[in-house]
Amino acid sequence: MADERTATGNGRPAFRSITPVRAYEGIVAQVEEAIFTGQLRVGQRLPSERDMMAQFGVSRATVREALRVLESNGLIRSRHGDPSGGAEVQGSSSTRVAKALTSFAQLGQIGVAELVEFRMVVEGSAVRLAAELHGEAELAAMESAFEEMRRVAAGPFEKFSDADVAFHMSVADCAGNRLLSACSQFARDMMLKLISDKLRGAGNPEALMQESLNRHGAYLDAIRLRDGDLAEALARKDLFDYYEPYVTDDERSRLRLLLTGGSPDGAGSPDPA
Amino acid sequence: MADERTATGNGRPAFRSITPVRAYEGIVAQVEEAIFTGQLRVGQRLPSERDMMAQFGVSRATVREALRVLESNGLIRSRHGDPSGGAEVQGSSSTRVAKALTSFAQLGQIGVAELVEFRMVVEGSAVRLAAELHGEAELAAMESAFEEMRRVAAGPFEKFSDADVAFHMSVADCAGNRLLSACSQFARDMMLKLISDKLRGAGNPEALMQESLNRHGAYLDAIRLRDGDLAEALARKDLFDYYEPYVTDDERSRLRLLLTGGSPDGAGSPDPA
DNA sequence: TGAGTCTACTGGTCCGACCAGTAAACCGCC
DNA sequence: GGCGGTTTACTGGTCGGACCAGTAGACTCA
Repeated sequence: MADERTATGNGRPAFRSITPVRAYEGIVAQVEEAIFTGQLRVGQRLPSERDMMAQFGVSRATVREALRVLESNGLIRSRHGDPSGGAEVQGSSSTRVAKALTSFAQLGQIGVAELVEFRMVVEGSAVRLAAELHGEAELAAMESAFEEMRRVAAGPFEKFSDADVAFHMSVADCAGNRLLSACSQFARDMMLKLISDKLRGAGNPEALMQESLNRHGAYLDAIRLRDGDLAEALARKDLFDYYEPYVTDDERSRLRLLLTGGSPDGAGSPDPA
Repeated sequence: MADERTATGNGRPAFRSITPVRAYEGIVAQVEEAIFTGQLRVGQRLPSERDMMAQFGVSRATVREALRVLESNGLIRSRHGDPSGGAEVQGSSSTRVAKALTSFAQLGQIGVAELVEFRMVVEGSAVRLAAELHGEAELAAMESAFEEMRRVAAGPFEKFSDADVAFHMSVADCAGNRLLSACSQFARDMMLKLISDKLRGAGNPEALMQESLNRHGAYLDAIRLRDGDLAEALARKDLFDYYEPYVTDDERSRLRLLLTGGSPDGAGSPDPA
């Protein structure tokens, strides 16, 4: 396929380092291409392992290694004993993106500050877009998610946290950019993993929940008014204030750089009710 | 380990759906945990396949399926014939993130507009941070990357494109947020994939390169002046102007929402030389 | 001393076998 | 005729053993 040499222009051929290609990689590549080009659509079935073994001219072990890789990449899913054919082609899902980012973050020892910064950027922009672009249905979805938060604010913190996540997700979805959605979903989940224990230990969860309610209500108002600047500024400020206790002084001043526009005086927490 | 039932509070036990656990998944989980918790560090070796087979009490095929998954996730790498032990634990790398995002984008049929939007958000913020936070060494790196762009501006478009990518990467690195770096790297690569053919066909590459030089020079100036607002605005505007021909009218007006702050009049292309 | 060979590992691939899950086809009962 | 259980023909999951091929250190001999 691709030629092994690269012209350098000085007459001498430049050779690229090669990596021995393993058989299963060829299978993965072929199946991936078929999926990406649309030859294989969501819901369609691959041949059974024994059929693929014949079609590719390799052993079943090799076919299975390829299938495991494809499955771990979220492209297919196979079910033990399913008589209706081989593995099923899966649709696009953000969970793989989230998984990849999570493992990247864990391996790189990415801390709270870096994560908050990322989240301020991504989620802030999502909120801006949501504010400027929402239709009636989307606004209704966000409002009902917010109502749910208020409803469970009296109960245990876990429920409230779930409702909070759902609210943010409804906002991100409303923004209509799936890449931003996926990234902000990751950032939220990762954040919970990092500091859930600290949060649980924090005193006075009721006050925390009430403050959170106020803040979210404030920027839901900004969204209603289609004020993107304000909504983004409020969203970033909220994140900053909320996670500020968990970062060092240096990190804090760095995060402050992202607190601009909209309301530079530092938005408070006007009561939404 | 985890109990199979969940209390509902109403006295009736609520059962969760279960998925049969495959043997290789247990191995993957154990190795992943060892890596994430630091018991296995970068550069260390896993036992050989035959050893793992004994340690886990499974067949070699099962061990290999686990290793293939771990390898595809970028956590380990194995070399045929390497006598110094089993697979080697790999360091954190953004390529896996980029791969996941790429496959997500391809599967979801994410188009140029959505990608440009994402890139405007991510890269814009990176440029802002780079402007506000750079030290001397980082500035030197960005400037030399820019010099390289200017140097190859006379040559073929591919070289220029490479230099352009290198410049953006130096800026992203300078921002010091690895999540933003990884995302912007993905967005650039994906963009190239999507429209490289169209770009190649575009008339007058010399003019294109010259304009690109001017624009990049302009926001490198803003970075020098530590003017984060201006740098971000210029970066977003550049992206918008550059890719604007490839999106529909609706998408264009949507993208315009992200063109705020800094220089609302729409920064031109002041000559950096 | 140096070049070549040997050796003891490593991963890559294959084969054949058996177990286990699934759902449709089948059959006998009421 | 309709309903249960059983059979059946697939599916994937796992196993053990085999052989080839790559690697690098140990070893040999000119």
